[in-house]
Amino acid sequence: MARAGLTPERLTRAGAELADEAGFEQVTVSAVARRFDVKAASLYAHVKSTEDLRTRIALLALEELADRVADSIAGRAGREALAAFAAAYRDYARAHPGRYAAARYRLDPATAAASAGVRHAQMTRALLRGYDLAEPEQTHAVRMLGGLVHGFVELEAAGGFAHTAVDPQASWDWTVDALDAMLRTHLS
Amino acid sequence: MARAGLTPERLTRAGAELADEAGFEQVTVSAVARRFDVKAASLYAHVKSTEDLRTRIALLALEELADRVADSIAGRAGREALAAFAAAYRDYARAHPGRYAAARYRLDPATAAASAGVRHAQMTRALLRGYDLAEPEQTHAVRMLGGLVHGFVELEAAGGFAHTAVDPQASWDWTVDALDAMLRTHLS
DNA sequence: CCGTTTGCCTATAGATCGTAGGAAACTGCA
DNA sequence: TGCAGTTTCCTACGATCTATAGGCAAACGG
Repeated sequence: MARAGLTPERLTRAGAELADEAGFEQVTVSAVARRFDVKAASLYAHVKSTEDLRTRIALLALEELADRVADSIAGRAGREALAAFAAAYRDYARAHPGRYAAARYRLDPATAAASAGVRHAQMTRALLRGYDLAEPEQTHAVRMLGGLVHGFVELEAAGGFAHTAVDPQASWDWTVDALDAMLRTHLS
Repeated sequence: MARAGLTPERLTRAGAELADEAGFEQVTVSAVARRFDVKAASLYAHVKSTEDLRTRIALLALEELADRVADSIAGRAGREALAAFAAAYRDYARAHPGRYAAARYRLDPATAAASAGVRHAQMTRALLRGYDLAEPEQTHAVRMLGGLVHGFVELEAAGGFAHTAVDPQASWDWTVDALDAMLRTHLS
């Protein structure tokens, strides 16, 4: 019986691929075991449970996404940075829907605090420094920006824009534009 | 063996309650059967499958939510209508997190077209008529508004705002304010 | 080359979904 | 009242999944 070479990392990557192909909720120990042509029980030596597996995928996705966002905003400022920031999230969600869903997986507070989620928050704040908002307005803006990007991306992914013929990309550009204008002028 | 009086409607309502208490993903045929102190197999005379059950809950939630939104914007216009519209979604999500999640359940296109989801789209458009935007800007604004409200609500529900001491309500008010200002001024 | 460790196996228990067919409880009509 | 006919819930079942326990063989180290 040749060994399949299972490791937590390989299982996590395989799970992430499966998530992108079939949806994050389809990621189970059994399904990943099938990918390796191995019995499900064998995986329990490497991951504790299905929840553990999903958590690892979530952490991977948060990390990948943070890396992409960091790349996209490096060297940019203001409106250009905002557009690049938003595009990084949207592009990732479109290229890797399962991983994007994984990144929204509910983590327990300790795990979340040690995750790349922290970098996301930091980058969002860094981006908004270009619009010099004082506290608590900066926090308001962080929440609004996070909600807007996530909400738009999710509605688009869920097919919520399919009923109207208007190009989603145009709506996205308009939204980023509007947001930039709003942040520059609305300094209440 | 006294009859439990199962009907699709009662199962749907019980499922909705269960969703609010334990999360939408916990809603299964077995779990609802336990609520009625009945064997799981008995439910299959009333609902076709777990997916059918969840779809019914989603339709119920969309309906309830549309009713609330309709109530909240009736007789209001402009900024006031916008605030009431947004509050209706947020309040519903906070009072009924499981049903709100159900309202986001992916429906097949035919079911979605016959659902109260259509009313949501119509009401969003009606709301934005107060800001006289031409097409395609109105569609852009519909998508932005939908994404913003949903994204904010979801991030809040997921506990994403717990790290900062700023009151979420204040962020919400600020966001609605900013959105109103943006829609009034950004008439590109 | 042999002992130890590691990796994947089989076996098992419990839970879930969904189907099939049976029996008890209602219904309505004589 | 009595008795079909229908409805409602049941038991029984097979399939799939989670998770644990213990076995056997491959890889590795001396």
